[in-house]
Amino acid sequence: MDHNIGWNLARAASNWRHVVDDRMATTGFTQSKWIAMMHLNRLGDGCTQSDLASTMGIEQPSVIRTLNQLESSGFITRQESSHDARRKTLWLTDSGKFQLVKMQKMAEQARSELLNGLSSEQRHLLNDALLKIITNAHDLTRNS
Amino acid sequence: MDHNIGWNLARAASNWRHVVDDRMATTGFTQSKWIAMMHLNRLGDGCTQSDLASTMGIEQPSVIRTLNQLESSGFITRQESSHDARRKTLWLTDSGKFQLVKMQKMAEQARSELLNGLSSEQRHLLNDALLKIITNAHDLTRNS
DNA sequence: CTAGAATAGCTAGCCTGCTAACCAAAGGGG
DNA sequence: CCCCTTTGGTTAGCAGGCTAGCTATTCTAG
Repeated sequence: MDHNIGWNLARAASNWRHVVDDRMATTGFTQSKWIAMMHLNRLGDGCTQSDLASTMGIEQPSVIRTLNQLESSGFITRQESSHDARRKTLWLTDSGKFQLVKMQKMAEQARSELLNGLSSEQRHLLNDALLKIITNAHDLTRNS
Repeated sequence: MDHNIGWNLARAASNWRHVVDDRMATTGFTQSKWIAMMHLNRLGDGCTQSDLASTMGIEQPSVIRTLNQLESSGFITRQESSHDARRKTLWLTDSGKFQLVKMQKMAEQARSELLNGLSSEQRHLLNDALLKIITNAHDLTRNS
């Protein structure tokens, strides 16, 4: 049923988020926080806030609030860039890195359980279809 | 890459929503409003607010705010149930039905474009995988 | 019949996405 | 050199999800 795909897509994403959120709640991290932490880790120390917003696929103002909370909790620090006074670079603290390891294990476990029952090939096909939708959406919004 | 499926799922759902939202914006309806309208239409006249919340997959307080806006805009009306004083039944107005037709066409067109390039079989496999994730998530949250 | 549980709607307030609008700094063409 | 655009960060405030907790009504077990 084509007319349910959009709906099922929204539900699957929402449910996935909910499952992971529930588990992360034991660490005190909300989804926006642990996702930001993981992307920070992947980008590496010293990235900028707009780099982070871009790879997270959200807008700068959305990421700033999260970074403020992470900074005041002592999981990251901000430093002004030496060669561009507009930029601030982001750094994970030791405390942040420690938390990150726990969260990565949790996310890995949740992913495994959520994909339970799907063969390796089914996972590939799912991922390909999702990527196709993402590029379709991207093309549609660029032209508007 | 298994570890990107969750991420791509979230992005695909978010992008899909964004594309449809942009088009619906010309009618003045936000996503929460047009989705509520379509579900109301499917449930038929006289359904209750908790029926609607249930089929929309969201909680009652989330749907109430949307219904307040739809009611004050004149697209739906609420009536108290005659045989259960707790319930309120929901009814689409003529104006609401008129808008609904336009929105259904828009959603249909957007869906067609977002799924462009995916074969009928790929769409079926995608839908099956999404349903599997939804039931997995459901099982995981029920047991917690 | 009556007390407690369940159900329907609602309010308050949190979380995190967004846009609009602003400032400061950097860059580029004349 | 200077103006104008672009870029990075920020604040303010809206949108729509959520939970907690309230009231009123209905159902149910004793």
